[in-house]
Amino acid sequence: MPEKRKASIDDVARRAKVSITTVSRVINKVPTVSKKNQAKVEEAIAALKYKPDISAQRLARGSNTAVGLVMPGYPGIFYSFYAIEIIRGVGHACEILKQDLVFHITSGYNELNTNSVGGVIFADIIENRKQVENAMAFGVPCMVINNIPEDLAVNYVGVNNIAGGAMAADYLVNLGHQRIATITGNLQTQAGQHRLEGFKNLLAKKKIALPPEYVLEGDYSRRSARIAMEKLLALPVPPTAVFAASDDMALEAISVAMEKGFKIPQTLSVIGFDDNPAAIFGPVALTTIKQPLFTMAEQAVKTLSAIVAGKKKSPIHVILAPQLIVRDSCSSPSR
Amino acid sequence: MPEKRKASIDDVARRAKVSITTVSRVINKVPTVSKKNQAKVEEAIAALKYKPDISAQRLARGSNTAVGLVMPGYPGIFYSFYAIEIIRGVGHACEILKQDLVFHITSGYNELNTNSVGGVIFADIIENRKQVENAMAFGVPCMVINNIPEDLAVNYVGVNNIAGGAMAADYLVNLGHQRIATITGNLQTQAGQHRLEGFKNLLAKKKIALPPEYVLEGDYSRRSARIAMEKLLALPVPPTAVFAASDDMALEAISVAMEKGFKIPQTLSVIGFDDNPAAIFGPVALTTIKQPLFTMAEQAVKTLSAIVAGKKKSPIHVILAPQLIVRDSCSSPSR
DNA sequence: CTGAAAGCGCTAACAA
DNA sequence: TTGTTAGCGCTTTCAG
Repeated sequence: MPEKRKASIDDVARRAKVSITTVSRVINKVPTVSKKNQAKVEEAIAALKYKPDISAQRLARGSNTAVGLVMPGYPGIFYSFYAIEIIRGVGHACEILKQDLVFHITSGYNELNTNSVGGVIFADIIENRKQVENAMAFGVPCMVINNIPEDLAVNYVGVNNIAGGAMAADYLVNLGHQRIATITGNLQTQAGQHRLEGFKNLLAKKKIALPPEYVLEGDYSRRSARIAMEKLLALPVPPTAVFAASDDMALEAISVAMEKGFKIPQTLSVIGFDDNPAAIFGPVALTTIKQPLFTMAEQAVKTLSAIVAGKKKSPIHVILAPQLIVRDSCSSPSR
Repeated sequence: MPEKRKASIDDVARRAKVSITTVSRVINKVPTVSKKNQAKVEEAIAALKYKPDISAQRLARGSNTAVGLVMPGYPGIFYSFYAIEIIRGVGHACEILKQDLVFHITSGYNELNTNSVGGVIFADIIENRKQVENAMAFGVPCMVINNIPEDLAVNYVGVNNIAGGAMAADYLVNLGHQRIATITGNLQTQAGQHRLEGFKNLLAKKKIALPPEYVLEGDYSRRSARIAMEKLLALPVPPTAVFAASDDMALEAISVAMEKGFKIPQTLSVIGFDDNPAAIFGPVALTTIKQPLFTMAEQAVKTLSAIVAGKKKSPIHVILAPQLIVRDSCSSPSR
């Protein structure tokens, strides 16, 4: 309760009877400090509960190592497994690297203050490409996740969603399905587009027809999946398999199908995308395409830090491969 | 790509041919600047794309207005509606107040650097009471959400979970149920404990028996609800109504029950807690106890800001009331 | 209404 | 190994 001013570096120096430089050295773990002084300083720091002032450090150092994370603010994003994994992954990596994480939810076009961070991670870019460009023009290292902006010399770590979509389709086709539908992700996102693209490509290659009513646009949310699924199952010729662009949607699709009396996978196969652990339990373990979201986020932070620290040079591009995880929600079509 | 140094205040001053003080004044909207200079400075700022350096401002001002948000790091928290709403609410409020949000996931007892923020919001305190105490001892304004720490003179905004639990039980009892079970929240959390407490109290008051096998401990996750529900429905005398301490759990409970052939609400009533919008769609609209999470988070930020700015005095205590939302998942028991 | 100058707390040459 | 001394970019008295 005492309104005592926080201890500053010279309080510590005075108590330890050394210069502030020495204190600064022990804070920054510069090795050239005698054991004796080291001990004295540490004692003083502990006694005074001293913590260096980050703003002052930044100012003096002329650099900033905090990581900015900007999340697109479109409705529903926070209810997606995707967003949560990214936040968790980035948060976790920052905790470990002892870096501050400054969080921005970008609702529209508000400028982001790149001044409070050393680098920024964009969790996908949807309508905010301008922000990325601005930040880059400003000399702030940027890293974009889950989006492969080919016409922008920016660092990114992404997943090969085209391959992922194709992988899902391929698996279903090999199982013998001919009537395969898809509930897409938000088609504003590159991931959504790419998964659909890969899916379509593969069906075309295998010469399997894809009637337009078999392509329903979702937005990754359970709700959109429910709506899509109801349409799909009401079709005169319903599909025997469906590829949902997220596990959340796949799970909801399964619920809807079961409510309508379908048996999974006997009368309907469902494959998802994500590898959401929640999809392992439930009535039937979900077959899905795994994308390493958490890893992607962690890697984004580490790479960005390395760049900010000057240990790596931009642009760094990483594209991770998705992976088929076979569980129990798909089988060959009954006939 | 030009590695040009960012423009600083005296670049602006030089270009506008005024002193840096004047520039500082227009940045801070001090009214005593002539229209003419004002315009010149603004022109220069725009031309140079100047943005004030936040660290320097903080240092000079001797204060920091960023808001810290610390989330307990226990497994699963990120998959809860609760966490997401808090993040959204806090994020949203910070966006509006133009305050930086620095985000901490506290995994265990790591100290948090209260130096980079002006105040910190604890999204519940579970095992990290020490952190709160430290921050307070350090003179950093704190605000705890969703927890009413009676032995700590800290600011908080919470929900009356005891009343909420009682409300759910009361509704079920009034409907005529005699065999009422509950799937609790994580009992490490105060919210989990309180909801259970309110629930038990009310049943006791109404003289309705609550056998121990009707109390299953969950952790707010869908998975824990599935496990609990399976046990519940396998009982020789299963309940006719279930109170789940979160909507996610209630939804999963409904799924499990439907898989086992129950009809909701005809043969089993289920009531949740949260008012998660996802629970409106699905096979049956969920009756629930609403808690204003988003509002709570927003209010926490606003109040904290006011305290940091010296406009309000600690401690401020807010307890919001939960509210019964009747939809379709409960009815009188059939007999 | 405007500007000069003194720091804010810390780091980083540069000397010693 | 240690200390001295400039700043880092900005705010804020305090005189003009």
